[in-house]
Amino acid sequence: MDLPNNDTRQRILDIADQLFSRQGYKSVRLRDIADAIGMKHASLYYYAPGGKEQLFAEVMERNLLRHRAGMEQAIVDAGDDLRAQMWAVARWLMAQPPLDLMRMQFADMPAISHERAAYLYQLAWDSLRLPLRHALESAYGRGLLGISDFDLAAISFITVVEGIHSAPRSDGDPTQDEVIERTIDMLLHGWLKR
Amino acid sequence: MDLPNNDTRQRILDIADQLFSRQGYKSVRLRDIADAIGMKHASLYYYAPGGKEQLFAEVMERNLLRHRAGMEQAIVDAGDDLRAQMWAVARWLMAQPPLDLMRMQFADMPAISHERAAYLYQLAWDSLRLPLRHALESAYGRGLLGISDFDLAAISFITVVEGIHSAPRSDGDPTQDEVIERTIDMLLHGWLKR
DNA sequence: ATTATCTATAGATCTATAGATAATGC
DNA sequence: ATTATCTATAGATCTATAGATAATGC
Repeated sequence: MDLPNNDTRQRILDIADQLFSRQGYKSVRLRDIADAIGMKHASLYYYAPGGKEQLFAEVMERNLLRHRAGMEQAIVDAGDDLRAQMWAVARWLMAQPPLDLMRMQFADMPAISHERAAYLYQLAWDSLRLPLRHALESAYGRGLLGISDFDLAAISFITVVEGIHSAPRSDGDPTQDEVIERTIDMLLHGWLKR
Repeated sequence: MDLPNNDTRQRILDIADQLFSRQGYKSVRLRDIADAIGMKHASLYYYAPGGKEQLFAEVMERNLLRHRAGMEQAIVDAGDDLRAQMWAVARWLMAQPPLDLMRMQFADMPAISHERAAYLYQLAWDSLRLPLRHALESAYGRGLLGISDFDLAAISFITVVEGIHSAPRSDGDPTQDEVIERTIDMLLHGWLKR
């Protein structure tokens, strides 16, 4: 009685990822996932016998590991230039379902088992922090940076870029790429005139 | 049959504010609010006959109007210096229950009536954006700034400062005030060496 | 015989309402 | 008589399980 590991299961994980990442644990009902697949919600238990909490934990772990790998790869592909690396990370993040660290900590984590919560939150913190942190350490080594708190900088960047997901967009507004560009410039050069 | 507007009602609104702001609409049960007050949850309907959604809307409106007024006052009290204004806003925010714009948009707003959602989200955006935006416009007028997208800068600042609420704090870590200071320096001067 | 679904329903939880009760104020 | 609670419960919703059914593979 192994878990089926086929196409349907992957589709379920993908949809669950999009819904859980965007809305959080409590806001997503198993029905929402099943509806999006075109299934009755009871059928989800065939692919996820552990139920909602186990599905959430599995999906979020996969999501976070993907974030770490995706950002690391984006940085490698971007070459040695910090600006290009930030650009690549931002573009990669914007192609993912939005992640909300604050909601994870204050809403999702208290709703699941303490053990799972501790593991997931640490994983989130590391996965989102370390790729850019390493890029920043490297840039610092090349003498480019005036800051030294790389964790703060890395998490701030992720947070601000994720926030672009939720900015209201009306007609005259800049495109998403323009917002990314301005965000990067703002962080690299600062608010004060040089 | 008017709404009672006494001490108990204010205590309910205050507790509801803390819980809803931090955890969002779906994660907070009426029971959580009642328990925190020391009441049976059915008794909440005496003070909030409109039920959960109306209570949420009322509480969040109050919260956002307070944010606008609190930040504007903090800026006035800080005088003309932009750095001092940022510091005052950050300190004020850290004394409030954490707010999460992304969660509001992607989880809370879809769970309430469209009309209430549209009003509340616009109010959130304006309340959080405008106080700092005006401070930045003024600093720009004094020739201090190298940026011109004040909305982006204002919202980025709010987002990053709110994020400090959820940063894991262990023993050797910097204090919250130190994190605020580094955040302000980082945004004012930028990552790159000057 | 196994795999992948479905229908039906139990059980838990949450919001909301009805109606009783005790304390207070005229 | 009004105010501020409580208990009890209805009704809705959500997770989870049981068992039936149809299709596929030996």
